[in-house]
Amino acid sequence: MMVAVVSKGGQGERQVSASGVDSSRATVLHVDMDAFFASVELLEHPELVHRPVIIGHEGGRGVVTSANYAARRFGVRSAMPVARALRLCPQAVVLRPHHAKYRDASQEVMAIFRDVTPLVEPLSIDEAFLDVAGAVRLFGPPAQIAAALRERVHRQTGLTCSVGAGATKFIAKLASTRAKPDGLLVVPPEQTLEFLHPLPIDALWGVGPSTRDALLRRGIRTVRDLAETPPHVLTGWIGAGAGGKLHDLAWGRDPRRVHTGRTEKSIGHENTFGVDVRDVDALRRELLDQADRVAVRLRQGGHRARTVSLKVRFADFTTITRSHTLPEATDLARRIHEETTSLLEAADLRGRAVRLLGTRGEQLVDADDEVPGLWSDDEQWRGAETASDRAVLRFGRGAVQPAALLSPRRDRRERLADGAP
DNA sequence: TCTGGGGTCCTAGGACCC
DNA sequence: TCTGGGGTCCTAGGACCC
Repeated sequence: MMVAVVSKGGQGERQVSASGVDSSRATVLHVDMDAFFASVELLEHPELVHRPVIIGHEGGRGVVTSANYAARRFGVRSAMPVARALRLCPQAVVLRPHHAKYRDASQEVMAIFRDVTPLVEPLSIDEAFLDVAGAVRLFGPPAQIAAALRERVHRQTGLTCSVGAGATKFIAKLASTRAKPDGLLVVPPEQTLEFLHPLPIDALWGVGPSTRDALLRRGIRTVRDLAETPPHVLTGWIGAGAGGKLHDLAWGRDPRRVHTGRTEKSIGHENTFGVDVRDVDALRRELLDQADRVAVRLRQGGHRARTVSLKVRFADFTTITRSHTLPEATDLARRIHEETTSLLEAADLRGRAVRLLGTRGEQLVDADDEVPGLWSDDEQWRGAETASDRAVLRFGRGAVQPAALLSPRRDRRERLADGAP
């Protein structure tokens, strides 16, 4: 292979391929922490480092949220039921997760990334894209930046990470996956297709079990097969959106830039009961607790939700969602609970056993918007200083109608309920 | 010992408006 | 009175990711 693999594996950096790779144009890095939750826990349990370690809840319905590589050697994987993981690896140590600890560790490594470049786009708690094009003059070519980054993360936090470098986000992400654990893989732009085409289709971002099976049924096994399938044929199989996108990816085309400042689009909380629940009062109590958690997080983030949604999973794992868009965005637990309980009632459970309940606030708007979201694209509206300025803009001076101002989108049924003509 | 919890994005139909 | 078409919003479901 002509791409450069530099891997660390505990014995210092070694160059696996010495082909003098030019990384200068592989300016997108994808950094992925190795077995993140397990690694953070092991910092406090050094005696367990060489033993199989699983993070998750033992007993009941828990799944593996993270496993170290000693456990993965036994076939243990994320999202696998803990019970099954323990059958594969009975000697594994199971530790319960501590999310606050992982958030702290995440902030520490993200801060290190931002020391390298301000163009950091966190993807999740344990991975991020970095655009290092502007850092090259200061710190050298991307391969050198990535090696220094890996070294610093390890020195400062005791954690290891893997880094992929490529011309696009997608290639960088694939490369980091192939570099794991504790490695670095650079894919120079001119070698993108050579790297990409032999891979199985489910290596592509967005190809999960369902799309994979649909493609396998038609004899598409590798990225090369996908690339050689005409786009219109592909879209006939898997839909216009996915088909076009996958065909582009199969040719290494990915126009997405690294951008900072992603905004949250929804905030939710859900819970799987230890034992399925039929008692409606117990379901309502759970929804109250969830409404409270969601409301607190909305307020902490300075958001309000325009839409409240309820998720119900039954004992047979069928899942329904019900949602309602409010006349006014809210960050109040009482309001959210009102909505979820009435959605629950309308869903007509007929005494079915419920396995999971979830509450989510969607269509988030800034809490300080007077009329959330309605005129967000209107420059004049944005320019208005006060609520009364906005009322004048909306309704004309002297014609302010407080009820209408607060809920201009309410449907007729609700206005009638308020006594409107 | 069947299948967590946090999300994002896409599709598709109907309502509604112009 | 034979019925278009585009745009947006709302809702439900599903695929996918970590």
